[in-house]
Amino acid sequence: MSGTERGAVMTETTNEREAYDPHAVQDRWLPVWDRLDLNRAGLRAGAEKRFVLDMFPYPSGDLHMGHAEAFGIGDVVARYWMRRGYDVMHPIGWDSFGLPAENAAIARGEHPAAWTYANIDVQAESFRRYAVSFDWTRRVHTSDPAYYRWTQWLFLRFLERGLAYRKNSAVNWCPKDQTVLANEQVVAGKCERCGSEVTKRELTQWYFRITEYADRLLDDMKDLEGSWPDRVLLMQKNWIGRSTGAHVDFQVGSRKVTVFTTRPDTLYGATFFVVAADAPLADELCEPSQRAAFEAYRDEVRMLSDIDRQSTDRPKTGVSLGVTAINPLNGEELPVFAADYVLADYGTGAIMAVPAHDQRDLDFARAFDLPVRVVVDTGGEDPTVTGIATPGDGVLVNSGPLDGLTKDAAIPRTIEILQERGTGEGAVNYRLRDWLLSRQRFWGAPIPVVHCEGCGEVPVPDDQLPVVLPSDMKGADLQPKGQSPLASNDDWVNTDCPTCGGPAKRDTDTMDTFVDSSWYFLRYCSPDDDTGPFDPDAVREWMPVAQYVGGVEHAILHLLYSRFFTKVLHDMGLVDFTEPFTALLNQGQVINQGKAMSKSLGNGVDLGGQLASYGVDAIRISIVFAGPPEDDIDWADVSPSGSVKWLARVARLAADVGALPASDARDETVDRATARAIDDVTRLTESHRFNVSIARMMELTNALRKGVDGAAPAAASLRDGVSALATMLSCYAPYTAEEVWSRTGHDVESGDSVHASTWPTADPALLVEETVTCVVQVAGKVRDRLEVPPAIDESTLRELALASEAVVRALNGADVRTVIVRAPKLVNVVPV
RNA sequence: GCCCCCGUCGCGCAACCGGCAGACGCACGGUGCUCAAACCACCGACAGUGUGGGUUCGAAUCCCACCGGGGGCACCA
Repeated sequence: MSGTERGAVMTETTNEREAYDPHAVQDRWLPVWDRLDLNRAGLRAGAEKRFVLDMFPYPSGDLHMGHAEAFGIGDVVARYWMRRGYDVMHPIGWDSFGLPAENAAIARGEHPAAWTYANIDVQAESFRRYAVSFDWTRRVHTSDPAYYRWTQWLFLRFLERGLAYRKNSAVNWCPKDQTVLANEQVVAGKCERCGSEVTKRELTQWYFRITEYADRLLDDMKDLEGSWPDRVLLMQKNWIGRSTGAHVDFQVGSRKVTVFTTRPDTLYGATFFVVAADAPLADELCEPSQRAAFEAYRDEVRMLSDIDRQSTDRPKTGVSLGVTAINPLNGEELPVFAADYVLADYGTGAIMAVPAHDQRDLDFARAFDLPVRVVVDTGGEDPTVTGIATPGDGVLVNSGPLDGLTKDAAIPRTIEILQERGTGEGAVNYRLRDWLLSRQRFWGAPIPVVHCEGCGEVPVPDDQLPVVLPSDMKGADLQPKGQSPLASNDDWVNTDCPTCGGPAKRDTDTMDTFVDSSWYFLRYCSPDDDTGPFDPDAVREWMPVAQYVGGVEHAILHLLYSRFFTKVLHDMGLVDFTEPFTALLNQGQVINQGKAMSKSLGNGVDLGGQLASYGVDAIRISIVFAGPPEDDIDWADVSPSGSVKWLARVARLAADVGALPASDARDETVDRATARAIDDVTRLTESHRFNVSIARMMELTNALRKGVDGAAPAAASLRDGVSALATMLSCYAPYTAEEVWSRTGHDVESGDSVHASTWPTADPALLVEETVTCVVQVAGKVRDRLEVPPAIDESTLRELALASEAVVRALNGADVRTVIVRAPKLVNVVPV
């Protein structure tokens, strides 16, 4: 709105011109932007391409404060790079398969797609109004057949390479959701999603062989150091849990039992042998005489929840299996026990127990009165006496050929001996398990495999993809029954075997939604490609992602899986990089009154309400100004009205500067303030110090205000200052920035939008101060300040400082020992 | 239990390599504008950096210990 247009309505032209109504500003510019279509990727010929990615949302309802923060931050990065002239791809899509849609469908008697796509529409419109700089032409939804066709296609490639396989084993089962869970989805013994206590079930399930990539997932983390948060790397490292040691074969009766140990050097100190009570091995080794006792113990163990089992300070329990294991080095016979402190699914489920040097083994030995033999002299006190094991370094004793070696020398030596005898070898063991990917639920990508009595497991041929979910199942049809709802749909299940043409049944499980999200970033590069999951040329142009933005909650799951997928695709020759995300930014949470927002606490802050009260820009500014992006924001500490005030100040400033009579008048103070702000905001935005960037822009606003209100406002300097401010602000407060741009004479409707403007540059000459304040200290205390030229040389400055009256007074006649000169900022006179 | 991060005005946060503790905002006090207020503009006060020690000419910044807060891992052989 221009002052002259409305001037007739009110006599107070100035007030009207200065008015700032955030909602009016939004309504004014949003349709113009839609028309100008400013965020399309791939249109800047010759410009370097950059891919900015926000973790795509799950369509669970409308956007909330968490989305506002994450996407607000991602948008600053995307818009900043656009202003800097990069060809930026900033896409959006939806992780739209998953359980909530299914539960909603059951509750409402409809198909999951209805709820899913209705929510997506709501979120998409909210994103549009929130003014995120998405390229809307690249939308993907993982629940679209055009998308999951390629999820299935990728599954088949994994299958061909032996990276997808089916096996029967005890798996995590969520009794509430009626489905299996991956290890990564079990947190402290509970379902990550619904919090139910997870139980175990013996089932045949599909797995991805992620363990085959364990070393590379670990080793390649060195490429991410510095550009990923340390704690994410640490969490992945812990999760993969690589330990090096040896496999050692023990003879138990007629069979060979292998254990994994990280301390083969302590083999002579083994005094007993333990098998996980719930491992099949324990059952197989058990002597008839011990059978009753063993089974009673095992049943007891099975009754325990994982949580109880994992509490560290439980007394050790176990039962003898009535057999002995023969130590391959010294032929000693060790009693074999079943116990629950040994885990069935780590290592081989059996251990050699060295009580002197392992606390857990020592605890067990003391409970069962078993011998303790020290084989490493660590200088520590005797574990037999103290009850404290000595796991440290030292010299080997009581160990035959190993005596006298240090631990570090004894480990390879032991492995050598074992190898010579054919009873063991060096080994690496991981905590990481293969990724269980099948789910007994409906709303996911069907596993594209057919089971034929004659031919067995038959992959669905590529040209028959996608295997589409039936559209006629709704409401009660989807009720969880312990097997996939798809199993009860005969029309869907019964099919012809692609190999022999005979009757066959489709696999009724669907894929974990983490499979969908492990490659969505690739799909954005060529979202409509119907010849493959992605166009390798497009991927070469855009990938890897230059900046990924999302929450830490995905530190392990999504990020590890995506890294795995990328490495597999690299090995297949489909991509030429091995890490998908060059840089990662984990934004903090928005909390309220010290606690995470939750329905049960009733402390939720409604994003829609906040936007209605303060407008989009004020909320975006409030979020980034509240603190460093990775810190949590307590909404109780945030003042959105303060942000509105500043934005209104900026808008008013623009109107006042726009109304100045045109002139070439310049003001060095204003020019210097502008240059300094540009320099700082550039550096700060670059390093994600968004809160400080805003502070610098506020400072510039204050300086420009002074300039306008001064006796002789310098129109040219002020216009340049406001123009620079508008462009910088465009990354943070897109609507207000456009309003400012428009108020200073830009014809936005014709395409001269601030969002098409170029990031300002600071004149280096203006960054050099004419004089700097030099602090003069005596014995470290500030006694005087001198205004000196920045290029002053040390000896001149020293003379000036020593001549200072204040310094002479402070010295009070004392002799000077040294003078430290750091020209031009500081002189420290040190008296004797 | 082990590992990592963080403690700066009343609050949220700044301070490049060790060099004037305070940029910015909120809240607070005052002045102007106003019949009055809101808005707005201007001015202002307020901490010596969790505690104790050390290194240094000089420490919020580096080192050690402790206290407080947050996070990760946790019978992984």
